[in-house]
Amino acid sequence: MEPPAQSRRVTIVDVARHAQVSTTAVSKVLRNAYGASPAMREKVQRSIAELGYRPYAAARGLRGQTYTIGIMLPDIRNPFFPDIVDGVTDWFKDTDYQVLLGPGCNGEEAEARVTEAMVDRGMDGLILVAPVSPRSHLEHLANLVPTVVVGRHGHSPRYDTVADDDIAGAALIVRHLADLGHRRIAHIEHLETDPTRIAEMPNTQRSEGYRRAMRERGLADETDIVSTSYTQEGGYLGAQQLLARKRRPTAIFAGSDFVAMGVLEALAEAKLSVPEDISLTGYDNTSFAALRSISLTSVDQAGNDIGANAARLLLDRITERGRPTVQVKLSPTLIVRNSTAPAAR
Amino acid sequence: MEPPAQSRRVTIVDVARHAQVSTTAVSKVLRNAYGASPAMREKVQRSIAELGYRPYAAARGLRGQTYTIGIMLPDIRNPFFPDIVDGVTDWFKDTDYQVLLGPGCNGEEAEARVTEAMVDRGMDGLILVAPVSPRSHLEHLANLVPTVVVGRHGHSPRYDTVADDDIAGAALIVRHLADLGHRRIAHIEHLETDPTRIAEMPNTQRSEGYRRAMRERGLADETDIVSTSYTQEGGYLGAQQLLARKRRPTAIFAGSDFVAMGVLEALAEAKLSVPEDISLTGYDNTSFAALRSISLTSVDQAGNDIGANAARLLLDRITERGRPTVQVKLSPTLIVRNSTAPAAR
DNA sequence: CAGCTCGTGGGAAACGTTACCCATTCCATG
DNA sequence: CATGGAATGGGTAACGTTTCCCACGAGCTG
Repeated sequence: MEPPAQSRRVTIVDVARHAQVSTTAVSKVLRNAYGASPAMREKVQRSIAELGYRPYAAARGLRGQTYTIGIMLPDIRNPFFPDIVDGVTDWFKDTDYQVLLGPGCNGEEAEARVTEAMVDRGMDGLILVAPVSPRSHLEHLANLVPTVVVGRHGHSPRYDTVADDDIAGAALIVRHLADLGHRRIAHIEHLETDPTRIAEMPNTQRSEGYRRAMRERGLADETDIVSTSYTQEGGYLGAQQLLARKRRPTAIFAGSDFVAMGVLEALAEAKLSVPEDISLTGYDNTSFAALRSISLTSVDQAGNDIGANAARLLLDRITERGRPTVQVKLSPTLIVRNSTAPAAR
Repeated sequence: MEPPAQSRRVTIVDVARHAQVSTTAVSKVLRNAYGASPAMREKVQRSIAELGYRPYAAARGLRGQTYTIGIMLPDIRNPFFPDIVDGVTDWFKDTDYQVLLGPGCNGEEAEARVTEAMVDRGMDGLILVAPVSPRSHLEHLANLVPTVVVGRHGHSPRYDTVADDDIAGAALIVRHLADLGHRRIAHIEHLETDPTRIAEMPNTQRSEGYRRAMRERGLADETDIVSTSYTQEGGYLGAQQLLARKRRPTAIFAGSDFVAMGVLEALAEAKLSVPEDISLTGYDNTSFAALRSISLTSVDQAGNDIGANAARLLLDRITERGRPTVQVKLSPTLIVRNSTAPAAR
């Protein structure tokens, strides 16, 4: 019943012996490096297959690459992030790289722990999704290892960025609601206090986009923002505040789908129905929004494209570390569902 | 504008020089190993802090441990899995271990790719959540590296398992519905065809539990199972089949919350309301179920406990590889919400 | 005081892979 | 036929850490 004495891993040396060549030769074949004849390649490949050899990443790491890419996600629960991850993994699918995710990165401290751990493990590249760390830490990381920052505006000479145009996204919503005849359109935002990153966060961009679009439509006086947080709880509390106004809004633009879920709850408690009494929109087009019984108008960020772009930029930077940084900005699209309707006369 | 010449990492040699001791000594301090006086410990610790030294996991891996735990998740989108992950990461929080997730493991082939990659990276332990690979592959893996399998029944002399009692969970549902006066209780299951794993999968356990509980309540003749899949689509199609019956069920036990979402859709199309016309239950108690506008009666699996148990067993096995394997079975609880109501007379 | 043991510290050889550089062969060129 | 260069293959020293051992001295025991 004892497990068989754990057999030693097949190494490059075993392959070399089996194929009757040097370890150098095997290494060259593995990396498609220059200096190996087709005949030798063939011979080595056969030995590799026969022995079932697999390169040991830890050993490779000691000499350079580990062929591992790390993705830091602030929260696996947010259904928007898997799309990004899929975009990244798809891109790396046919390469030797393996993508690994760091879990539980809520908050600056946890974020630092995970990213440090990734550096310690010799990862070849990092994709940081919506990080909350200060810029200085991001740049520190980017100095150590090729890095792409996703979902955060602003640019750095150290890392590439990929983000969706949140200003445009907010405008899509406001225009849609205004076109339906709404004037009192309120917004629930995520309160951002940290001055070092305030301008870079998507949430502040969304509220800025809201403000601009309201102005553009001549609704500047109707601008009404409640600051809570991008959580269900935040939506619930925000909606309660809005419903307590003397002049209630006729439409609410929640900063994220999560927030909209909380708003729905508050509205249900107040016996108000959507969209008859109040129109509601979310942001991120998560799977919640698509549920038929919720059917929330939302903004789609094309998570797959975001991920794919991040992966592309990262691979570029791994190949050519010195190249100037790039900022990719993607355009969101509006998904109209049943939670928005013309304003009551 | 050029990044500063990438500074070399601080190594154990630098620390040794700075503290005026040997590298061996530093290594001992790092691992709390025997053979270092308190005085030396103190001296080395100070140097480590001063230089900001961090051990390089890749190099450690070459000689033994990498202090990395891999979790394989079949699908990040399933809101049930994050609870498990949280349970695991919480357990490892105060240790030197770092948990990393493998993404995109849908299907046997992808699963094998990810697990192989984890082995190649010298991970110290693996937690496989609801794997679909055949037992032989799981045992092969477990031979290479300590492994815990989560959410799959049956036991092996090679790996530990943690699972929720799905038979008991299904019984909770059936009893709840029967107590409400329902007799025609139908079940939508995930069709399992692979004979090698059929008895081990949670889905088959759930339908078995359903059958038994129906018998127990004297409702054997009302047993009505539709086989589709554990997806929203599967729920939609399954519900359509059930609604086409001559004698429609008065309650539907969907095998997972996802399935229930699809059922809701089909019911809405058929202009049937929940729970007035039909009672509906899910399984897994995902965040969907808790949404107020859905409010689905479901079974909670205590994902955190599952994760914590898996972590504990894994750490045990890393410390003592030879010990006999353990099977942990946890008890689910019923969460009653508004989607179930007494059967119409 | 000889012979042990115990506590403390270090030397050096791994671990598996890659990168640098050199050696050999072969062929084309003058 | 001598020379040069390209093509091919290999020797070997790293990379950063751990582990096995050995050395040294102090404090015991008989």
